[in-house]
Order: sequence, then C-alpha cells, then structure tokens
Amino acid sequence: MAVRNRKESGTAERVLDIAERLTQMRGFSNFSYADIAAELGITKASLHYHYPGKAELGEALITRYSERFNEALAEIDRNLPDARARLAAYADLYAGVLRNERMCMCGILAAEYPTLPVAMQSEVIRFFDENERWLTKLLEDGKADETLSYRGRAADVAQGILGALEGAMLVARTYGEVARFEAAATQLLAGLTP
Amino acid sequence: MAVRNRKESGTAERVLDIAERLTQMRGFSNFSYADIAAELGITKASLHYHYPGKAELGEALITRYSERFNEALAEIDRNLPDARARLAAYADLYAGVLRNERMCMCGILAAEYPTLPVAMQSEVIRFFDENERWLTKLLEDGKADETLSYRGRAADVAQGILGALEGAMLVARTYGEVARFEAAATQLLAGLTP
DNA sequence: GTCTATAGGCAGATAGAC
DNA sequence: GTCTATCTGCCTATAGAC
Repeated sequence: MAVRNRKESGTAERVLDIAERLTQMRGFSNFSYADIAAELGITKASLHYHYPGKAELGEALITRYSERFNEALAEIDRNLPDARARLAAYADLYAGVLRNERMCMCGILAAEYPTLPVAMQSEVIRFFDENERWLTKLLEDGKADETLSYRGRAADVAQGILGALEGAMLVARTYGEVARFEAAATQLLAGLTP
Repeated sequence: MAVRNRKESGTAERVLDIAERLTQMRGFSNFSYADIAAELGITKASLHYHYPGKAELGEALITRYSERFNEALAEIDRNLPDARARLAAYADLYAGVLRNERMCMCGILAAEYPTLPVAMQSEVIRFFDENERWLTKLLEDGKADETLSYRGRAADVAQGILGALEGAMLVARTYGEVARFEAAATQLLAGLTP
C-alpha cells in the first residue's frame, strides 16, 4: 500500500544508496568516488555529472537521510498510541541500522564534524535538532498520558536520550554486538518508567 | 609532588602530543605525516625514524592514552571516598577533554573503527573493556556504601554509562557546547541517586 | 549520460647522504 | 636524528569525444 511517489531508481539515487552505506560504515572521508564507481560499474568521471563534487554528494546524502528519518518518525506517530511505545520504536530504528552493521549517519558525521564542508555541518546540526524536538514532544506527551516519567525539563531529557542512543550505537558497533545496544535501550526505557 | 618518572619530552613524545590532538579533533584518518612535520618543524621523512608507519604511530597513540587514562582512574580511586563522588569525577574527565574541543580518543576511533589497522582496533576494545570494568566495580561499591542506586546487573549499567557519556560528548562537541555534556552527565548522576 | 585521458595535489613510504 | 630527493599510488576534478 506504499505510495508511489518515490523516483524510480535512477543512477543519481543509486549513487546515493552506495555513498550512504559507505558513509555509515566507514565515514564520509573514508570512501572515494572510485569506490562508488567500481560498485556501480561506471567511471569516476561519470559521477561528476550527477554530483559535481564530493561536497554536493554529501549534502544530498544528509538531505535524503534526514527526510527518510523524519518520515519514519511521522510513521511512528501515526501508528503508535502511547508515548512509551513510540520511544521504544524510536530506539528500534537505531537498532535496525546497527543490524546492518552501520552507524547512524549523523552520529558518524558528528565524529568527523570539523573536517566536513560547512553545508554538511549545518545539516548534521539540523538532524540533531529535529530529533530532539521530536523527542521533546514525545516526552511531554508521555508525561500527559502517564506512560513516561522523568524529572527536569523535557528538552534536557531529550538531549540525554539522543546522546545515550548515539553513544550506545557507537560502542555496540565497535564490539559488533547489537545486544549491547539493546541492553542500553532497555535500560533507558526502564529509567523512564512511571 | 608529581613523581619524576616521565621521559623528558623528546621528539617521539612530541610527535605523539601532536598526533593525539589531531586524532581527537579530526580523527586518525584525517591528519597526515605532513601535518605533524609542519607543526614540529621537521620533515615528513624524519617522522619515519620515530614511527616506521602510521599504524605504529597509531598503536603508540592509544597505548599512551590508555595508560594515562588508567592512571587518572587510579588517582580518582585514591583521592575520593564514596562511589558517587568518583563517578562525578569520571564524568568530569570527559568534560575536561571536551573543554579542549576534543573528543575522547577511543570514541572518535570507534567511529572510524572498520578502517583502522587491526592492532589499533584491539586497543580500542581494550580501552572500553577497562573503562567498563572500572565502572562496574564503582557501581558495586556504590551499592555497598549506598551512594548509588540502580536496578539490574552492574556490568550492564556500566555499559550504559560509558555509551551515554561517549554519545553526549560526541553530540556536545558538534554543537560546541560543553554545557550540553554537563547537563547529560548531571542527569545520568541523578538517575543513580538512591 | 557515459566514456577516455589527463591534470595536479597529497598521501604514506624509502634510499641514502650528512 | 634529520635531511634531500624520489617513488608509487590514490584522491578529486576537468576537458572534450561519443
């Protein structure tokens, strides 16, 4: 029943698919046009037709990633009743990324932040801002529907959750153990139990 | 009253100082022998006398960092009475790194983990293991002296703390706001209050 | 849109003189 | 220990043919 508004998978999209995977696994500065070209079966030069430079590719990368992430958040809001269930689903989004042996794109970009083109830097910040705003709303709802409990400002708790999940992901991927992340997520949920 | 057992700062140590700072700020794959040479006022070729390759430099980097970190943990154990105060001091170690606009070395290396030489990968894991062991002991002490309270196994909570601090650091540095990290640390401490 | 060919720069690394 | 000189390889990027 998915809406047919996705562009059919042209070369530009396939380039993004590959670049996205490589970024989430190795980091933006640790893959090259040559890697993408080899995997796609075209030449490096052809890539410049679709994205004039690596900076532009990087911008397109985060833009699409953020859009999809926000769509996933909207989907959670649409389908899940209480705030607690939504938070569990949010943590499971992260777990899903980890199961593919990847890091959150913006988490890994945060690690290389000072070396990124400024346009990419702004987009990373925006991604975090949007996540925190969504989490803040969720925490306020959770206090209202009594499925979540916490002390202090919702925005502060939201920051704490975002950081805790990003960090748990980072360490869990290093060990190659998704269970590590899941344990941390469970613990986080438990700490918000009324 | 510091013990005089540090080697006098020879070139090899100064190379490590620079490489350490660059790694913590940009990541291991985002600085070059040329960067170090320029800052030190010697040629790239001379660096290979001290460290035959970047992999060996990387190993020396983590080894020294881990040693110093473990010394800092021992210092905390020596000086602070209760477990809660020791945990606060632990979080403040991280804050101190962040104030220098740096990331935890092993946190940033975790982000580029798949691209690291295997010897460095092992050392990153060992750093995390040692931190978790220290935190686990601290949590058990805290339960005993009743300065900390938590549910579940101490080792699981230790993993959660490590991840949460690494993640809070990563995000806070992106925003360039140490206060973000401090808020997260305060919240973490509050969650462990008896 | 994709190709060949090529430019120009920087990476890590080595040989050998001093 | 540090130098000069040099190598090889990879990087991003461009020009221009098809």
